[in-house]
Amino acid sequence: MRLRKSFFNRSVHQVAPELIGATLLFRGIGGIIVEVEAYHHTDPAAHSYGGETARNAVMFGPPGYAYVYRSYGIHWCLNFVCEEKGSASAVLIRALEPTEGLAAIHRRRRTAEVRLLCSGPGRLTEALGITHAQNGCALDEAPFALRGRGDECEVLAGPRIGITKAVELPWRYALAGSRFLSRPFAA
DNA sequence: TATGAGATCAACT
DNA sequence: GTTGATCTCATAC
Repeated sequence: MRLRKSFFNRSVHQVAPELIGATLLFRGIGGIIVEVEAYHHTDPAAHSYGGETARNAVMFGPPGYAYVYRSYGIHWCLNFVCEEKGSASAVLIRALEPTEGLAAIHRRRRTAEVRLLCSGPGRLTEALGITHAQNGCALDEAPFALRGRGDECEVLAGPRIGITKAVELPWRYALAGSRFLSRPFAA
């Protein structure tokens, strides 16, 4: 089942867990989403908290688009914009289980460990070749492709990672038992 | 295994 | 000038 923009026109807290198990492809390269985090505009940890700026403008646009930003001056991080236009909510894609284009991924990442190829927001953007150039791209149009998950799968929820504000909110979602998470799940 | 520094940039104070 | 939704490598237990 191909995911369209309308899939994202709902609460981030509904969309985020449903993305677990979905397949993300960028120029035919990618895999199964195993870990995401939800960010809401009322959330102090969200970039959109405190209003629109030049960086987060895409988050304030319509849902179903990619928001890509530079993290720590080094990495790119990929988000999916959710909810109605102006709500400025997004889902951070934190980890994939690579299934397509393994050769290209290995070439970019220069890592032998399959488990480490896409297990982190910075790692997965490097693996797929996603950069600032994809900021504002539609997720249901080339070069992106999104396929919804087929079977039901067990999704865990827990605290988010790598943030200093609102750490306690359990808005991290992951595929139960996956070996490809950026960090193991306690619960 | 665990901790710590360095890389490097754009937003924001 | 400071800080971060991070990752890698080096050095120390």
